[in-house]
Amino acid sequence: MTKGTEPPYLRIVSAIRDRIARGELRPGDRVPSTRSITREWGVAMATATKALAELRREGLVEARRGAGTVVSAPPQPPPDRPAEPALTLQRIVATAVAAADAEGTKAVSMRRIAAELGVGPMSLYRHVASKDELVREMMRVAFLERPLPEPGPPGWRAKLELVCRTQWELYLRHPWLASAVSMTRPQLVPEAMAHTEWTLRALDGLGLDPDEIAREALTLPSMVRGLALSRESEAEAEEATGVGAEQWWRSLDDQVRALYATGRFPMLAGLDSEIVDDIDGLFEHALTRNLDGLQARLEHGTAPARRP
Amino acid sequence: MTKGTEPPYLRIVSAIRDRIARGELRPGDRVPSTRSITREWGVAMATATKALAELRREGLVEARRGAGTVVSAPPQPPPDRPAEPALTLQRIVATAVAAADAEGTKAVSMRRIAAELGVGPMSLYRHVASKDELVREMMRVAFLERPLPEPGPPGWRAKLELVCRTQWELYLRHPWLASAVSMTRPQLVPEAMAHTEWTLRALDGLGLDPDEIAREALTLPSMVRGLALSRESEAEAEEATGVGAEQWWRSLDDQVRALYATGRFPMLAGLDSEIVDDIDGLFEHALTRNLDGLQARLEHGTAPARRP
DNA sequence: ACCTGAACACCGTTCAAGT
DNA sequence: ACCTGAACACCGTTCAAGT
Repeated sequence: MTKGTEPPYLRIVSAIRDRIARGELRPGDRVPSTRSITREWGVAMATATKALAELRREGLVEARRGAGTVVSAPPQPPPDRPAEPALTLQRIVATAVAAADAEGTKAVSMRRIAAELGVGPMSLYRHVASKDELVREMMRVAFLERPLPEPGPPGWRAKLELVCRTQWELYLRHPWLASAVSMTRPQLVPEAMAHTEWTLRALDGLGLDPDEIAREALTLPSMVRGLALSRESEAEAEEATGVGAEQWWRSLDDQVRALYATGRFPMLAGLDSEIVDDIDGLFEHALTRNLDGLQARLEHGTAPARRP
Repeated sequence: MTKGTEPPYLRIVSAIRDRIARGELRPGDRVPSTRSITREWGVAMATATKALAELRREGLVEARRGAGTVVSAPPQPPPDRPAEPALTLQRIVATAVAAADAEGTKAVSMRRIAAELGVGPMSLYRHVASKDELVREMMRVAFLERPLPEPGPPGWRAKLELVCRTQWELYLRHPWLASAVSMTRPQLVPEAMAHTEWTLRALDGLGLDPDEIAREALTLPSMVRGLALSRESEAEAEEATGVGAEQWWRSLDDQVRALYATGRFPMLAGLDSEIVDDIDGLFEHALTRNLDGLQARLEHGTAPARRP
């Protein structure tokens, strides 16, 4: 029997654990949210959050982006699959990509990936010289997912839109990729170099001199990345505080409201949050501006007259 | 007397240590580079690198960006300054900013900053709730360094150029700032919000609808940041491998050359490295493209006709 | 009550011991 | 020789013991 002094959050933990054990909650099912825990057990938000955190720590449940907290799949039954497949670079990288996709960059640690593969941390180093190299390999497989077509659509504008949108989609699909790219010397990832090469080719023969072509090809992807990074930080913040921590967002809201109330930011306060959150809309806006700028440059042979 | 089995790099370490002790090399003086060590002692590059790394580890010398490796200032003599000034948020943040400016983001750890201030790691938490909050405070003081003028120069173009260039300079001056900004929810740094507010105001009254104004104001700084981040990673890479590790760059060069030799990247191979390295040139290019795009939008009332 | 050292639960990687 | 566990030198932060 449980002692009377058992902390309340542990009571909730065992209750939910029981539901899972009895099969009331099956793998993939949503576990009660923090909000509904506060109602069901009459506890504070902090207690509910702590209970879910404990279940997560035990591996019984996991936060799934956009779907709340769900029951985890039970650990692989080893009898079924007779021998572990050999440890290969491919398997390591795939495991790392899956972890990063689901939980962000900070989920990729040598020790964690090794544990997930059932080997000691040092075994990874037979296939990869360092964590940096692992990240580089992750980038390679990501870029390989969406090869650029050859020769691509006709016209420079369609071509540039295509590379940029391809990169944008890669960044959205892999919320760790943008920061990985900006932390790595591109020269070390041939698949990223291929994008630059493709872009340089798209800009060739338009009458721009080589310097301008180079600057264009280096500048455009950096804009895409910049925007993708803003999105990544949002996602990481959500992940870090756990899906159920509405509390945290509430307090953030309060802070922001307080700041707006000072009257220092009248324009910001009037901003439509739908526009701010429409990240694809922001991307298309930025892309249009850049390509319109280039188009003006191509039409006038020089920048349009300054008329402030 | 030293044993005959003493590793060669330690011989070099003691030699340089002696020169410092005798006052031949004074604080701020440049210590021999790896290159000149290989010549002077007739050792391999790896040995020279290791020797400098050891001296760095001992705190006798430090890598100074662009100036090679120099002799460190001796530790503060405590008798001179009678009592440590009280630990304040200001002192903590200033120490953190200095560390990050000199050695990049990863130099900022709670434990390191605490040690530098001569207190236990936990003492910082009396002034700051978490490392994230410390970073946020660092951002605040950085942004405060360059306040935006009121009302600013006449004309939207001059105004937008001013905010962008101001941010750009801040990013160059503080090579940790761009990644900090992209990792933080901007709503938590009032000084960053002030920049957005200023930008929104610069775009007001030009006949753009509020949605477009919002997108413009959010999109432009993200482009600046994207470019700044590319530069940061360069700087970090240089820092990480130590100023003297020409060896590493050489091997990188070799890899790149090998890749180019495959013929997969003819355009990239022809790129002028002066253009690639001229980061300010890239920035001005991107800024021009964006503002030209906006200008075209303002002049035509809509995007210029597509003519691919 | 205020302050902070010990401890916990992590890192990436070196090194040397095991086979 | 190949492989990898133990160990090192770090992290940020919780917790409880000290004042």
